[in-house]
Formats: sequence, C-alpha cells, structure tokens
Amino acid sequence: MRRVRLEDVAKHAGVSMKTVSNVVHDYPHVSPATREKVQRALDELGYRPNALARRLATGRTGILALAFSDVTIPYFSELARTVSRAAAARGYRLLLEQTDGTLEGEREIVSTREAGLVDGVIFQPTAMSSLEIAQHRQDIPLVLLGEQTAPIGVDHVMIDNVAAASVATEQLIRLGRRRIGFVGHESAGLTATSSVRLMGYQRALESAGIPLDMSLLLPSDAISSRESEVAVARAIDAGLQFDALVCRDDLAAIGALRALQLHDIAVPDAVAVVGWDDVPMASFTYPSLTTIAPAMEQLATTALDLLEERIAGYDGVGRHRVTDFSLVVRESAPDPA
Amino acid sequence: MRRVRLEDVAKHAGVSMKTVSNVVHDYPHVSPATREKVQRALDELGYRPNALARRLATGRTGILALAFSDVTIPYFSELARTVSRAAAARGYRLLLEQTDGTLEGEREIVSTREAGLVDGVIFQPTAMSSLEIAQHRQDIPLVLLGEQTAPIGVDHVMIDNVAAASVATEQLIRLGRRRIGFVGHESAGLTATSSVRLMGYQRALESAGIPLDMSLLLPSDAISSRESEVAVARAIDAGLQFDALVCRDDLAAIGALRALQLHDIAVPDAVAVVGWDDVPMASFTYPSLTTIAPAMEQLATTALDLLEERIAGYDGVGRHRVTDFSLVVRESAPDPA
DNA sequence: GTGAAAGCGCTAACAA
DNA sequence: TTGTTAGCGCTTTCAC
Repeated sequence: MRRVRLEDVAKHAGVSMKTVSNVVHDYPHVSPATREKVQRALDELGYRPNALARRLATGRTGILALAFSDVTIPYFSELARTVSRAAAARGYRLLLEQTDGTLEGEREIVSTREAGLVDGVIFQPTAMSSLEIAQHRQDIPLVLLGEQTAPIGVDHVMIDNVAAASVATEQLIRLGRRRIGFVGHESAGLTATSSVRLMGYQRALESAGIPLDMSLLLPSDAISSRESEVAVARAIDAGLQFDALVCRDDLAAIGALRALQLHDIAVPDAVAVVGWDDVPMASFTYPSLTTIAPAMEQLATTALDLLEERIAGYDGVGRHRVTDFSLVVRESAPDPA
Repeated sequence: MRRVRLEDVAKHAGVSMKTVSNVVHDYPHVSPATREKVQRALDELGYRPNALARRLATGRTGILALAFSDVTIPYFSELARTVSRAAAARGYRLLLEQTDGTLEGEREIVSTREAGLVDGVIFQPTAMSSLEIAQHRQDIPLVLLGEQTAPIGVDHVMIDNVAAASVATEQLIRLGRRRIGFVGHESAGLTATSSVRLMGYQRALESAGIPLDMSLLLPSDAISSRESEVAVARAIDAGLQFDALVCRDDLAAIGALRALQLHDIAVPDAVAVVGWDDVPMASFTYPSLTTIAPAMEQLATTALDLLEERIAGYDGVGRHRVTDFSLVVRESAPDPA
C-alpha cells in the first residue's frame, strides 16, 4: 500500500493542498467546517507528513550533529545525553558522530561533502588543530567544545581548565600533601586538554611554593583506565614517593585507584586522589572520587544557544563562552579535618 | 552567497544536469573530455550536493535511529558505539533517541508522527509490552533488541538470558557457594530483563539441588549502582548470610562491591560476585568483575542485517535471532583453584 | 478563508 | 554518450 500524501488527503476531502496543510499546521484562519472535514480525511487516510519533503521545502532539517571521539568514554556519554535532551526540548534530533579521535574522522566532520543533512554541528575535537579546523570548515553552523583554542570566527564553549586544575591541586595541598603527581597526560604530543590541565596543576604548586618535580609526571598513552593503572603501578614499583595524584580524568583516576589498591596503599590516607569529569562511576569507586564536575547542562545549553544563533543567520565573529565547574569532594580527597 | 546547485554547475560547464550528476556519481559512461570539463566547473564553484534533495528523490535517507532509555548506562554506550560503527560501515548514519525508559518516550519511538526521516529503527524497549509495540507500530522497518518477547511480525535479536544467568550462577556454585543472592531486579513489576535473568539463576540453583531462599533476593529500584549499594548494605546490616551474589548488571555489581568493601567483607573470599554486560569499568573495579559479556559486534551486525532486509522490502514474519555471550572470569569470582 | 502553481535540489526514465 | 523532463511531497507566495 502506497504512502498517503498531502494531495491524497486534499482530493479525499475535496479541498486544496494548501487547506490541508493549514489544518495540519493548526493555522488559525480555517473555518471550523472545513477544518473538521479535512481532519476527518486526515484520520481516515492515516496521513503522516513526510519529514524529508517538508525539510526540503523549508530548508531546515531539524537535525543537529554531535561529534566526538567515542561515546563509551563516560564524559562523552554524559555529553551526548545532556545535549540530546536539550536538543529534543528545542525540537531538534541528534545525529551521533564518532571520530575515534583520528584526524581523518575529524576532518570528515568538519568538511562533509554533503550539505543540508544537518542544520548545525557541535564538535569536540581531539586531534585537529584550530588551524586545520579553520581551513577545512564548510559554511555549516558549528560550535566547538573543549580545551582546544578555537579558530577566529568559530564559536567555542569550554570550562576554565587551568583554574579547575588549580582547584583540584589545591584541594590536595590543603590536605598537607607535597609530593603531588599528575597522571594520564600523553607521553609525547600533549593534547590541548592535558596541556591546560597540567598548566593549572603547575600553577597551584607554584603558588604554594612547591617545586615542580618532573618525575611526578606519570604519562599514559590513551584515555583509558588500563594505561593509567599501568603507569601508576610502574611508578610505585620503581619506588617513586608521592602522597597525592591529580588525574587528567576520572578514567585515569579509576586506574590509579586500582593500582594503589593492588599495592595495598591506602587512599586517601597514604595517597589522595582527585579525578576530573565527575562521571557516574565516580560515586561508586571505593573510595569514591573527589573530582572536577563541569556544569554539563550549562555547557549544553550554551552550545545550543550559540548554534541556534548561527542557524538563525548570525555570521559575526566567533564567540567564546566559559561555563562553570565545581569540585565535588568525596572520599578519595576529603576536606581537611 | 547562495548555495551552488547542480543546475548552476551544469550551466557553468555548458552541459546538462544529467551529465553533471553522472560525473558526481562516477557513472562510467562519460567521455574523459566532458568529465574533465564538468569536474573543473564542480571545483570552481565548490559544489556540494544537497543531501536532503537527493534523499527525497531516492526515497532513502541513509539514516537509522537507535533508541533506548539512556546513553549513560554503560551497556547502551557500548551498544551505541558498536551500532554506530557498524552502521557507518554500511553507509548509514545514526540518530540517537533516548526514551528515559518512559512509556511516552517509547511510544514516540514506535509511532513517530513523521515519516521518511529515518530508513529504519533499532529499538530496545524497557517499558513497553510487546502487545503495545504491535499496536502502535507504524510501517517503518523495525528491529527489537532485548529480553522482551517481540510481537509477531517484528524482528528481534537477543542473547539467551536464561542460559547466561545459569552460567553466571554456576560459576558461583562451582566455587562452592551455596548462599547465593540475586541483586538488582525491581521490587515490583519486574522488567523482562530481570525476569529472565532471575529465571536462569533459579534454574541453576535447582539443578545444583540448592533450595531457593527468597530472603536472598535483594531488589533495587533503578538501574544504578546507588540502589544496589543500598540494598546490599541493608541486607548486611540486617544480618543476612550469603557467600555470593549474582547481579542483574554490572552497575548493580559495582554498587554491591562498594557495599561489601564498606563493610570490610572480602571479595571474592567471603562473598563472590558476578555481574552482567562486561562494561569497560568491569576490568577496573577492585576486585575486577567476573561478568556475562554479550557478543556486541555480533548483536549489532545481526540487527543491522535484519533491518537492511526489511528496508530492502522483506515483509515476512518476524525473525528471532539469538546471539552469543560468554562468561568473562575476573577476580570477583575466579575459577575454582 | 481557500485555491493554483511555482519552487526546494536532486534522481532517473526515456529520448536523442 | 548526453539531454529533457517528470517526479519526490511539502511549503508558500499570490490571487480569488
């Protein structure tokens, strides 16, 4: 059985397509009689509008793309959930794009060969530089997320990572810790994320008059708990002395926690730990994780606001928005007694 | 500046639209000379095809929807990643739909008012009954995932949950455990998932001649570690004796683990624990989790196969596919020495 | 208040 | 090998 079209309904009701369209859209100026007649035809035929055709005619698809490396990274799951909800509330649906953090994957996001499928893109790059983004960028509305500096002309939303890393580190300093390590940055070719977080860590140490000890930097080469577990275990085995760890993210913190537990090192008594992202699991590790919590809702809302302005035609300079964060204090690095 | 259309390119190159279209699609029968001429026009004008228009004309959108309650549930993140990858490999993009596990959310998935936006839907229901799904179902290709029995005529992919729950329980029995609890099912109105898993648990106990003790059933009312942590803690405080726990999913297991640790109960020596889903975290809890691992790739592939057949026009009876699972043995319930 | 018809940008059948 | 043209299904002036 063939799909029912607007025209079919019009014929059936003995009116024009325009009138049917008016009824479908609850356009006010329709006489009650006609409206009822049309409505009946609509129901009888079981008409459902074709989204594609409508979108072609209006030029809006009502679809937004959300792009990042991998949904199974808890921070991104959280982001996906929040943005998806917020987008739904504004009448958009969300296309999920995973880049695997590869340059090719990211390039494809920024320079899709096809136009028109999505109204706009929210994109958190990991591999691409801002220069490259600027070069490949098409004219589709785009909002960038993350620590990367954004190209001129592109909107960008982030939290103040340097400040947040300082806050995290200060929590440990207030606990009286002096040998504070940093876990989970790349061993070579720091990502923007690691780089700014290290910067905040370093700044907090400086302010407290604690000299930076490079041996306390424990790199680990993937966003994964495994890598950081190995890095921390190796450091312990090598006899490295430390009494606290700032972790690049909660995944790294979870790996660190496990390494410490396997070595019977008490957390937080012997070693205090701070994570980053406040992923759901952070409440359920043992001990639970003190962590930096980005204001996710605010981030999503801000990004969507900017994007909708672009979609509506704003074509000015790139806006830069800084959203909030907080330190969630749990067992792994409690407040000083 | 106005978008470049196929017609603009055609004019610019002095050929017909059809020819341009041929070049764009690498249609073989085009003379090299024309091809080159057109290609130049394409490049000069920076033409990018309009996806929407193409899709309207062909009737295929190349978009699939994946619907479930919440991406932040690790099992679903994993599912989303795997299906998204597999779909991308077949030329589809994935629309993410979250239902929050509510009836309204799920109804909307099954009975979208709009047609044509997506070519097909992969849907894991939690609240809707198979009867309701059958009633609300539109004519859009649909594949169901999960433990729910599927309505006649609808394709369905799942693992054998009863068998898997038995395997999980047997692992504990082989460890010599006799007081084996079950954690994480709903206290009232069991979901299909909990129900089949409980069934497998019960069957394994029976086979081993262990009587079912209802006091060992520890319900918890949400898919969350918090709920199960509370449930297990309460049981311990109440003096319940048990030496092993089968958990409805890894989230429940993680909560249980935390309750045990807070009470200084050794895992697996005093209490062995088995989870379900093999979420990434399962390797990093302390101790790491023995858990049921569904064959995710196979599940995604199977679902997509069925869906593509439906999209291609298959309109026969609902197929039922059972995909594999395995027990991943880790520290929380090791193999017997 | 309602109708007729011209797009939206592309595909594909049919001609040439 | 290339061109013409009629859709795809809906929206939206602009008349009536």
